[in-house]
Amino acid sequence: MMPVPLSPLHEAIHKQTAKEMIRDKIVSLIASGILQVGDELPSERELASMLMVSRETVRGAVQRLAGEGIVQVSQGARTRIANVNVDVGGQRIGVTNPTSINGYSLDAVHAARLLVETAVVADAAKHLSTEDIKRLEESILVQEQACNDPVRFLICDREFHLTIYYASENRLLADFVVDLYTYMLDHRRIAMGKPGAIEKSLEDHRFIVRALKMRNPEAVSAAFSEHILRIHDTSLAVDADGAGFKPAPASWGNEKEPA
Amino acid sequence: MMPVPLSPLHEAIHKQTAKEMIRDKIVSLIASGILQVGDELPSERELASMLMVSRETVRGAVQRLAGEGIVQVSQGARTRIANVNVDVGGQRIGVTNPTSINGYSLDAVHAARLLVETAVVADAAKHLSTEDIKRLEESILVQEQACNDPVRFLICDREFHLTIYYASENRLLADFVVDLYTYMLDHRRIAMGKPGAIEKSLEDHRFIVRALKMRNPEAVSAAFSEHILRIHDTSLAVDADGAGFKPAPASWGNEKEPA
DNA sequence: TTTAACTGGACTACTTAACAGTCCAGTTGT
DNA sequence: ACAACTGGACTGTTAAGTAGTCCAGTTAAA
Repeated sequence: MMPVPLSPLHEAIHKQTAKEMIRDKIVSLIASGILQVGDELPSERELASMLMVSRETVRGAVQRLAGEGIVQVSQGARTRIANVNVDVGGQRIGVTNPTSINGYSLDAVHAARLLVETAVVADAAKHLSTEDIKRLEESILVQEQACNDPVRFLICDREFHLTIYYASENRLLADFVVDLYTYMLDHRRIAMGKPGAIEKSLEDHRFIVRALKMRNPEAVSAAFSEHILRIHDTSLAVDADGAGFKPAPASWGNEKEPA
Repeated sequence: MMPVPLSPLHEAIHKQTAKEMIRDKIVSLIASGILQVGDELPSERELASMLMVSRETVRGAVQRLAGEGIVQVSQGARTRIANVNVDVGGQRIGVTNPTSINGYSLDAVHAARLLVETAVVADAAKHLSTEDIKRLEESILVQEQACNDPVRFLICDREFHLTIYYASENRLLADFVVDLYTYMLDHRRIAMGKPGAIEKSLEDHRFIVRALKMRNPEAVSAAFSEHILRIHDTSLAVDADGAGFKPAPASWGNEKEPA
């Protein structure tokens, strides 16, 4: 989330060219569902000015993205630039390692969510505005219509969750939770392919909104707790390559590595 | 700790030369108390090889640091390289904004610590090795001797805390807590100047070790909770420019800024 | 239909960061 | 006295990024 750049002196400096940074930025925007299939990128000149780099640099980044098949320069013509492809030739964007996320175990991420997220949403329950709740209810309607489109559903899911998180007054913890949520995106996208997964999530969301409307922090906490545990179950099921469901440990768990 | 690079597209690319990165790395190492006054940096050639950059680049970074007065090239002679200065001409290194840390309010940081740190140390209590506990007890002895030297005490303090944090099996949360702790360092360094502050901390540490030896997670949690609250009190007192102590809110609190 | 404002493609000349290598004078510890 | 270091100071080279220009095609409004 919000790193003190406290890497030890013996660690190599990580240099990155501007091209790479731009490329990665766009990739992460796609991987997180903010940029979706068919979206147009701003023009090269526009990107250059908003990223504070020269146009050639933007060109380089975009051309590399095109080379990787991640964006498409619109067919034939030369106007406009790129259409985002979420998956290209079966290869999905983003790092998807089924048993670890950014070097942390899935269990560790889930344990962290269970601890922090329940606290954050409990606080959010106290501060959610009526407009926020209205937005959440509308979001549910949209989600219902997106039931058959995992990608679209995930985008709604993201907006739904973030609306709640950022209602908390502790922005530090909210940011942290958003990071945890974002880490899970790849896993969730796979899990969403399972039959019934979307409906289950939707059901959880409805339950959460009911608890929020009652402005009952404990109920909201409990609802999220269940929601997270269900997600954990699904993730594990995905890791196990389909079949069986393991029970949720809800405990800690991670490879140790003391200072 | 562990950033999802999810910056919006309209945000400028943050280019940084290798020189700047090396400079910042060293500065942060000083600001966090890992590098202290009088410490020697490795030789230019050594730094170059461990940072995977050319010697010229290291030279540039070090020379800039020397120019800023942050490190000193050893007097007269030309052997060895630099001595770290924690404060230069009264100006201390690192960002010290008394009412916010990295854009987060002090209250938010304390609330986060209260929530996550107590959980992490409770887990740590279950997994601390006997050698770890022995190290902690030795650390207490060193701390007693460092009572009159705030900087030295803080370094011991850091080692003490990190030893406990990383005994937890959830490395994600442990990393998070370490970040929170590190954020506080500047504030703590100021607070440590207050008479009795060091002794109070030391007393807390003794209490924590006792709880750890009993391997009682709840007791450890409670001990840390008190410790954190005391630190919060002291920080607030510092913010108020000396004088009175305010009671610890222990609540959330942060400027809101929804997505 | 004409026209003005866009788009991306392509190319130039220039600046700068970083690299790799060398040589030197002084300091250290054996 | 010696070998093994240190930082200082050069060199030439490579690659990234900048700033500018010109062009051909598209788009939408006049």
